[in-house]
Amino acid sequence: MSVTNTAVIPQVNGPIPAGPCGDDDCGIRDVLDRLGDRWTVLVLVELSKGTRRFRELERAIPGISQRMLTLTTKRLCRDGLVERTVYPTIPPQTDYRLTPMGKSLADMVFALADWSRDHKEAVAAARSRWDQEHL
Amino acid sequence: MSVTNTAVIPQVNGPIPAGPCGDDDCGIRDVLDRLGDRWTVLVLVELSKGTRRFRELERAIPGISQRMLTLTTKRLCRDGLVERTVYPTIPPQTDYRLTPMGKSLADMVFALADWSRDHKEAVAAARSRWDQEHL
DNA sequence: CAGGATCCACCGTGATACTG
DNA sequence: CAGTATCACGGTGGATCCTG
Repeated sequence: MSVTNTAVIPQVNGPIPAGPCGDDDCGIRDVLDRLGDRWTVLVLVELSKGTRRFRELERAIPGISQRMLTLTTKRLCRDGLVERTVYPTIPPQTDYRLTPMGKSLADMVFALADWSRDHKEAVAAARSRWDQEHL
Repeated sequence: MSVTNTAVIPQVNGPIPAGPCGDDDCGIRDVLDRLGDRWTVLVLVELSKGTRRFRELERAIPGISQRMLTLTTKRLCRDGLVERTVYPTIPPQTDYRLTPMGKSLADMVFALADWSRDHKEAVAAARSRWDQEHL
């Protein structure tokens, strides 16, 4: 769906041939293609705490590279989930903050995080049991 | 976290250095590393409709290869989200069905799908606006 | 400080062939 | 039918250097 803007931002995964959920596209992949990469949720979580500058995000998210932070924020901006405010000062300053839609997505992420916490031990247990049986 | 079972199932993404969400690991990546790949959610959605055989899953999910279906179901089994029942008949038959924990994760996925539907147009609009401005 | 541009390594995925 | 095994490709992300 949507003509890919090959020129500007490197895209993530390609489309899935046909939709599941019966026979219509329930569009779940749209969200997960956005959330599924390595950094998007982390940026989302950090921005849910408030407005952040580029450097602040970089420090708040250990391990992220400048390149990936740029790409991630840019994709979020493109999708209308994050707003960018540039102050043409010297040195330059750029503020990032969630749009209302971005906040609502962040809420979904927190719900997922809750699920993750609630089932962390159960998953770990099942996993070690499986590893035990399949060694 | 968790010693990777290098021998059996190819793993997905590696771990993130340190946790965000303040300074403790909120574990959100655990879920998204599972959901973030190309096929897991589709299998989850299909199995949420009921018990399915291997071939049935393959047909229900257009575009998936045998290899990826095997890998995906195996990972889901390992994590205790899916149960596998093998009938040693000829030809063989294998049933897959969600565990209670798997069902609860599927519910999360449906919540995400709802969000996706609700904001699909807004995202598309923001995207085309962005593409317009950055051509 | 806030990026842009390039090169490169890894691994998730697809295609194909084979097995019990 | 329900997998396993092997090979090859493409994209994501990391590292590094450069700019305004």
